[in-house]
Amino acid sequence: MSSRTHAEEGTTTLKDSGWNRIDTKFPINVKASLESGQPLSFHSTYNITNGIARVCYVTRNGVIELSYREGRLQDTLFFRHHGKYTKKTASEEITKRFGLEDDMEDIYKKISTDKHIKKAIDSHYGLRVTHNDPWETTLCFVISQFNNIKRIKGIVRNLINSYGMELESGNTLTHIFPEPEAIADASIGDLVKAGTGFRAKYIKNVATAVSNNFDLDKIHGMDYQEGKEYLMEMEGIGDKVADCILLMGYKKLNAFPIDVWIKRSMEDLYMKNRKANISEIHSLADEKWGGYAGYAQQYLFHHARNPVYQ
DNA sequence: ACCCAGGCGGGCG
DNA sequence: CGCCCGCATGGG
Repeated sequence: MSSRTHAEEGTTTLKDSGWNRIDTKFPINVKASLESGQPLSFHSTYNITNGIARVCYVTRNGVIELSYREGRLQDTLFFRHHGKYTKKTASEEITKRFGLEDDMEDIYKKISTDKHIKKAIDSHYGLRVTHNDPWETTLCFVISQFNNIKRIKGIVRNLINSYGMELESGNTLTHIFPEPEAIADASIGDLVKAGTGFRAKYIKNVATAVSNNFDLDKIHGMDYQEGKEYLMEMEGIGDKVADCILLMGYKKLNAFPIDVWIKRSMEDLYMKNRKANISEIHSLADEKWGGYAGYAQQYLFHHARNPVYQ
């Protein structure tokens, strides 16, 4: 009921845009970029038919479809857009979202400090840190706490379907990513029904803050430390979630989110004692990888979860 | 049945 | 401060 209000108002109908092409500066591993627990994968679908991969993701502005030849690395992507996009803005959205302007040569050179991370890079070469919308990223990572990736996707999908504005394209109907106001207007009970559990109060609190006085845009102009302190003023956002938002919502590449996987990896690979606190790990990451620590983190995280034995 | 998941805030020492 | 605990929920 109240959960339907925002979803139904402002339904729009938009025409198919046809396929367009983007050539990447450096080869990208789209699959690894999508499957490494980044916000984009929480609101996208992925499938392969006859050697052609198809990705479909929703944003606050519409829907983007990608198509490309299946394989480890891609040099060319094809896209279609639906909703409030033009060919130009959709192309810009994809370029930014997938980090197509990232100087991978420089990044690999700077983070290849030892055999462990070299192996992670080798195993998942072409993986990008994605650059997502700050609000999308904030909502996704508040949901992520003490949760697993499969269930995070389910919860995000439920919130999109319940609170995201409807978008018609041909005879298919979908919802775009919900605005903070739509989530703020939901009751705690409705948010629990979407599967959010004990996080419902944090989600409501953060959505309310963002739709009132809390200005996510200000963080673009802040440095890492300022942005982190500002984000952590909100109840429901702690050290790890703040780092995730700064890394994947603002592309502050020195952010180094420490979750259970990264903590274990860092302890196993670089700290003989196997028992380190969070601040020790932050210092070590900063010392080893500095401004690109976030890239190192993403490779270590994905490799810890998807080890490749040669 | 038991354990774990891209953690957080509150409370205690 | 740093550490420890409970927390909802669903899948392995």
